Parts: sequence; C-alpha cells; structure tokens
Amino acid sequence: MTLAQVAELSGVSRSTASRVLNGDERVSDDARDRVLRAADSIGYRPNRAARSLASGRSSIVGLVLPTEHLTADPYGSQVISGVVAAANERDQQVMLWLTHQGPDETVQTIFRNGIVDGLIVAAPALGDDWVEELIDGPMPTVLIGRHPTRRDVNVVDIDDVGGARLAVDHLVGLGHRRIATITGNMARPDAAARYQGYVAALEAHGIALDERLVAAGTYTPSSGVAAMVRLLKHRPTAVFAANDQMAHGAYEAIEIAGLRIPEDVSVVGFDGFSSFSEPDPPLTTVRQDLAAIGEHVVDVLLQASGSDDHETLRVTVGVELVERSSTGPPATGPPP
Amino acid sequence: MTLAQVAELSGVSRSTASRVLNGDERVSDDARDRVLRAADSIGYRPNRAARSLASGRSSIVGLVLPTEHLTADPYGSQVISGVVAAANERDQQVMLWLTHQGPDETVQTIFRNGIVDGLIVAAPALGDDWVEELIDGPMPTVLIGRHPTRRDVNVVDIDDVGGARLAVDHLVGLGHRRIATITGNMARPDAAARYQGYVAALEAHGIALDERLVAAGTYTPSSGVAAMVRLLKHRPTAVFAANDQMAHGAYEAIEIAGLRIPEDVSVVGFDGFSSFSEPDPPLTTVRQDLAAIGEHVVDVLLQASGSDDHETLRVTVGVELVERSSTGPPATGPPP
DNA sequence: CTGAAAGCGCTTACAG
DNA sequence: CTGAAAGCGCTTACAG
Repeated sequence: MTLAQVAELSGVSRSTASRVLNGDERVSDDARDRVLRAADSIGYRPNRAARSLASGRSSIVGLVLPTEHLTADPYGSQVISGVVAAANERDQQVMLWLTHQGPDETVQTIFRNGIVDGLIVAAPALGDDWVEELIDGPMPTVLIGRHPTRRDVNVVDIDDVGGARLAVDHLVGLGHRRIATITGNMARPDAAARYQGYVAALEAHGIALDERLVAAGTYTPSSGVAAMVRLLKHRPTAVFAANDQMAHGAYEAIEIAGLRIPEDVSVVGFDGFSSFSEPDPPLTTVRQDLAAIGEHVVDVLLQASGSDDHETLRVTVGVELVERSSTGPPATGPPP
Repeated sequence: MTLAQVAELSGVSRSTASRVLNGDERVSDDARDRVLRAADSIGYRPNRAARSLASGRSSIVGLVLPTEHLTADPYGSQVISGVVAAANERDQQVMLWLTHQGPDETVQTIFRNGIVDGLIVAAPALGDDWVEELIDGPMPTVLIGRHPTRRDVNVVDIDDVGGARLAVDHLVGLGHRRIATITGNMARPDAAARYQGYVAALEAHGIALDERLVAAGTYTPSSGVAAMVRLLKHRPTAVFAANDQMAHGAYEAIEIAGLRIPEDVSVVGFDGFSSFSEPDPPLTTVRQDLAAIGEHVVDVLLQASGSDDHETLRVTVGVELVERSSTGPPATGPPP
C-alpha cells in the first residue's frame, strides 16, 4: 500500500500523487480527482517515517511535563488535554514525556529520540536545569508559563497578575479590607506573579499590606490548611489562595475553626479546573483556560519551527473571575 | 551528524557502525570501541525517521485514552504515568491520543498516522465501537481492562473480583453483616466484576444478598452521595464502594446524615491512587498498582508486535487491601 | 501542470 | 567479524 501503487492506479507519477496528497495547488483538477479516488479505494495511508525522512518534518510535537503535575495535582491532566486537542486539530501528533526518570535521564531520552519537530515544556520552575537544557537544545521550544529568569524563550502564559487583581478587586468590592493571601512557592513564576497582583491590588485600593495576612503554601491542599490556620489568628474576613487546591485546604481550616464560608471568611481560589470533586460551598475562583493555552502553545510552536528567524514569541492568555458562593460581604460590613 | 560521519571517523563501514549502535553482538571489541567513541565525540543522535523507515519499527507505542478519564477522574493520569514510565524504561516513546474529537475522528487520526508499532487502549466500555475498530485495525493492540464482550484481545487487567472479595472479607472479619455496596456502571467490565466479587464474598460467608443494600453509581463522587443516601435508609453498618471517588461521595452522605465513620458506618473504596486530597478519615481501600499495569501492558505489546503468532495474551495484576481508618467493628457488635 | 531522478539516513540480507 | 549494495517510501528541486 504505497504511494507508487496510488500513482499507478490513477495513471500519474509519484510526484503528482505526492503533491495531491500534500495539498499542493499546482495539480490539475482531473489528476487530483483520480489520485484522491485511487487513494481512497485502496485505503492508502502514507508511511510517516518515509515522509518524515524525505521532508525533514514529522508533524509530531513533544510535550514535557514534570511528573508531579500529573500525579499530585490536576494541572497536568488539563495541560495534556488542552495540548493534545489543539495539536490533533492542527494535524499534529503528541509525544509525551514525564520527568519520572529523573530530569537528566529524561532530557537524554528526549534528545536521543529527536523525531519531534518541537517541544512544549510545561510549568518551568526555578532550579529546573533540565528546562534550560531543553531550551538550548536543537529543537524549537515553547514554555507554558514564564521561565523564572530567561526572557529569550517562546512562552505562552496567563495573566497571573491580572487574575490576582480580579480576585482582590472582587473582595474589596464586597466590602473586605482584611484580605489575606496564601501564596504558592515563590520559585514558581506564576506563584510570584499572583502574589505581586495581590500586592498591587491592595495598593490600588489604598489598603496597607499587612505581612501577618500573608502565608506561604506550596499549592497542595494540606499546605493550604496549614497556612490558613496561621492566618486565622489575625482575623481576616477574606482570603485569596493562589490556587484552588490551597483554597480547598483553607476550607478545612476554616471549618475546623468553627467558622462559616462566606459568612465569616470569604475564599477565592485560582485555576478553575476540576479537581474531581466540588467543594461545598462552590468556590469563587479565577479561571485559566487551558484549552486556549493549548491552542496558542501549539500555534506558537508551529510558527517557531516554520520560520527561521529566531525571534522570541510571547502570548498571554486572559483569565476571568468565576463568582460562586464562597464569597460574600464581610459580617461586620465595611469599616467606615 | 549522520551515521556515515561516525563510520568515517572511526574507520569502519556504515554497516558496522550501525551494528554497534544497535547492540549487535557480531562486532569486534576494537570496532565497537572506536564507533562508540566517535559517536560520543560528535554527539551523534540517530535519525529516528530513517531508522524507522529502514527497519519497519518506530519504537513508538500509542496510548489511547477516553478524554473523560483524564478530565473527570484521576484514573487517566495514573494510566498515563504508568505507561510512559514503563515505555521509556524499555526504550519506547509514547504517542498519546484522547477521544476528544469524537471517537470516529480519533480512530481516523490514529490510523492515518500509523507510525506507532502498537496501541494501548485504556478502559474499554460496552458500546465503545471505536475500541473494536482499533482492535481490528492493522497494528497490535493491548487493552488495559477487560473488553466487555470480546475474548480474542490482548489484555492486562486487575483482579477486580478478588479485590472486591478482599474488601468484603475485611468487613466481615470486623463483624459486619449488613454490608452495602455502591456499584459502578455495569457496562464497564471492571464495575461488573467488582459487584460479582461482592456477591461471591457474601455468599462465601453465608450472608444473604439483600438487594436494598445495592445501589448503582457511575464512579463519580456525586453519584456516590446519591447512592449512599438511598442505602442509609436500610441501615447498613458498612459499605463497599466500587471506587474511591464514590467512597468520598459516601463520606458526604454519611456526614449529612449525622453519622460517623467508622463508628456508625465503615467505608471501603477501590483504586487507591491519589485524587489530590486525602479524605478524613483516611480511606480503607483496595489498591490497584497502575505502575505495574503499565509495565505489563508495555511488555505484552512488545511481545505481541515482536512475534508473528497471533496468540492472545492476558495478564492479571494482583491488588491489595490497604487498611486505614474508615473501617472498624460495627457499633452494635456482630449479631449472635 | 507534470515526471524523471536524486536523495533523505538508516538497516540488513548477502557474500566473503 | 566486516563491507558493498540494495532498499525502506516518501518529497522536492529541476527541467520541461
């Protein structure tokens, strides 16, 4: 079942058959018709290896994901789903790598199997040297989420700062002034940016930053519990958690303290994708659209591997506030 | 950076260089040494497309997963992690497909891009016609989980029946007699098998099956809540949920009813992998080892695509009971 | 618009 | 143990 057979059956050369099958314009309608019909009749499926060898392109994109984002939080699932959907829509296949072997091994595996046209690397963090190796490797690379230090990399990220401001604006609009935050690990650029947005929003509203209302977590539910326990000592009326998982943890701490959501404490999260169980009450959160991110990241990669000018591409995807029932006015009302 | 360059640099033919790089025994130590050294010195990375075209094997395995298992429950994450880890250890790469485009489209995409040596298909359910198409397609296929009807397929599954029996045995051992169950969707073979194990275990202990203590769910947390609400009317002292997510739902229903776990109702789940938040109290459950499943499934696939006898392969992976704090003796003690 | 031809970078009988 | 040679199934300037 080769191109030669299709060509013979339709009475054209392999060149012409190849052109038809690749959507080349410079073919007569008649020839196109016959080739398509022939290919269809014998159920022709091109040999991708041969195509790849001859053309130098595989139509395969690599996706590299730190294993912990797949097994310890819901982020990886969403990234994978978004990237695979977008890639397939664009006639690209996805080869997946996780960092389970240890980062160095993984990088070697990826390089040794250099069949992909380009690489998508999700959630780079400070100290991830393997990310740098991939960036400086032989194939075009796009990151999902800003690199902590380097600016010469193709990136698709979300508006973390703006999202945090949305969250705080919402709380201030409800009358809150004592607004706490649970941050993520500051080695992650997104966590740092969300904190930065929190600080900026407070300042914009003329609310002084109170360091006792800032507690650091690590994006896990239990870190959210611990952080919230500490914060509650300083009587916030609302808390902005830098991700939904820590918000869920905060729920637990608030419940343990015998307080109610949102009557005693309002809670806002960040992320807005399913973690397989809906908290009670439903969480107000800042939603990032990982389907849109997947589309942009594939587009950027195709663009980067299609042209030879090495200009750095950057796309920032907007976020939106989803109001649900975990936020309301403070019990005491706004101060005068 | 081609094989020819490596050959020239080390003073052997391309044939010999190729043999060395592919681990062929029939090469002198001297030649091997020189080739390896040369390859290393120029950082040679073989062109996979060329290798694949010449050899007819790509060392790429396809993994096909219903999208809902990635976005709606934690199963897909675990499967992906297990398969990718096992594949990479065996020098195979993983190409991932989800059924998001609609099953038919996905099948076409997979067949059109026939570069993979074989296919791993996860969690087939009754009515998934696309699974049949893949099975009957041109490449070797292995399922994770039994096919509901066909027996002529390579399969790696777990001992669902035995696992359910472990769960019920454990409860009976604690003194329970009124043991309810929340089943999954019976169109799924694993759900049917877990129910079958429940029935068999009751019978083995001489406990009559009480249909009022059987409620159907769909593996989602909320279906677990609804099922448990119904079951509580009939005063079970323990419940076996066919997966952990429904067990978490059962927690909620039990809590709403003002009952305690395990004092009033013991709960056992099934699956034992993280759903990103630990329930309180920690759940006693039957653990399936998806890392082991990943290893077996890749091994079976390599075996199936390596030999030409079309004998059907089948592996069943054992499960284990993990005792935590959601189970204890019934408050009233065992009946006389 | 079309075809003959070269070439992509490997692997693998075959003969020695 | 080794090498010359054929061949894997495509794509793509090139010439017409």
